[in-house]
Amino acid sequence: MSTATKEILKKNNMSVTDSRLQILDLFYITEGALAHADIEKQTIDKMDRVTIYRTLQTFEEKGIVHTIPTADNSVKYALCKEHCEEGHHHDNHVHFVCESCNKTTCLDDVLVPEVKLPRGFEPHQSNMVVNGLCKECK
Amino acid sequence: MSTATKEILKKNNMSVTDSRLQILDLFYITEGALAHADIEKQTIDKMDRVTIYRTLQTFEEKGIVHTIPTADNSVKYALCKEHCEEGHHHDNHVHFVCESCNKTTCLDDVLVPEVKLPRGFEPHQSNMVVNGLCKECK
DNA sequence: TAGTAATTTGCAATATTGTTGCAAATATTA
DNA sequence: TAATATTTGCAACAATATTGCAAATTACTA
Repeated sequence: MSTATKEILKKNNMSVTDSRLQILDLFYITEGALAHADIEKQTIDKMDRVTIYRTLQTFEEKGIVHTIPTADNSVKYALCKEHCEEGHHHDNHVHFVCESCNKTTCLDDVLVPEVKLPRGFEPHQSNMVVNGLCKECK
Repeated sequence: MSTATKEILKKNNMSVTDSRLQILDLFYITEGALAHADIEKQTIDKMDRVTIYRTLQTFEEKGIVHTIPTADNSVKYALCKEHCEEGHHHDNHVHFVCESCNKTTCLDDVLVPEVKLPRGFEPHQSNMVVNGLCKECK
């Protein structure tokens, strides 16, 4: 696993460090999105909170993960599966948050539909989050 | 103005207090959504931060305002224009956040479109936020 | 309308979340 | 391997949010 994640870091011109490998691995072995707190808990060797913040920020800038705007206004991150590049995200898919287990899933195949806006509004980007029950919790 | 807002409080079985009238009035004279910080600034007599938190929470529970999940994960509140009841919100409209002036608008006439979810997901509620430029900022 | 009960407010303390500067540690480059 | 660049951890700080409790205010009732 670490071999693959190491490659990802190199491809993005990032220094390969333990913290980054550990966090990136965590994203790969986790179904669904991760919040800062999740990472803090699941990180084995104690890693500084600040390092996690900075790592997530860097990953986001590099197009490795994207943030998810959930209804409860907690910040979650998930791997970008598409061709996101540095500074240019293309994660225009719908996100699903389970009300029961709280797991957040990227519905990669469900694109955010376009909507007609009233006169005067110029749309740049749309986000859509659906809440409900996931397969396991029904 | 206060007469109308007073009626709203009474209709919802809430004690009529200065703080509540003041905050509710603020929602009525304000275009767009308000964040906690906005209220804290615009409140004339100094009102405790805690009171604002508690008032917003109560309003939300009573179906007077709803929260808006913005992409930057800041919490914003806006008046419910429809028939929201205690514990049951029906604010299924699209929200627009201006990237320039940061004003958040309820597009009451634009309903969140339905999307087909993959097998197994049971949707309960959808949220959609569009970012871009508003009339004034284009 | 006065007195009582119920609710709300403000204060203080505390928790949670996120940011910044800087020296030490680590990774990359030559 | 040495020199350079980057990252990490610590400490301090800032912003945001929550809780308990006594005092103040509001609603209720006789």
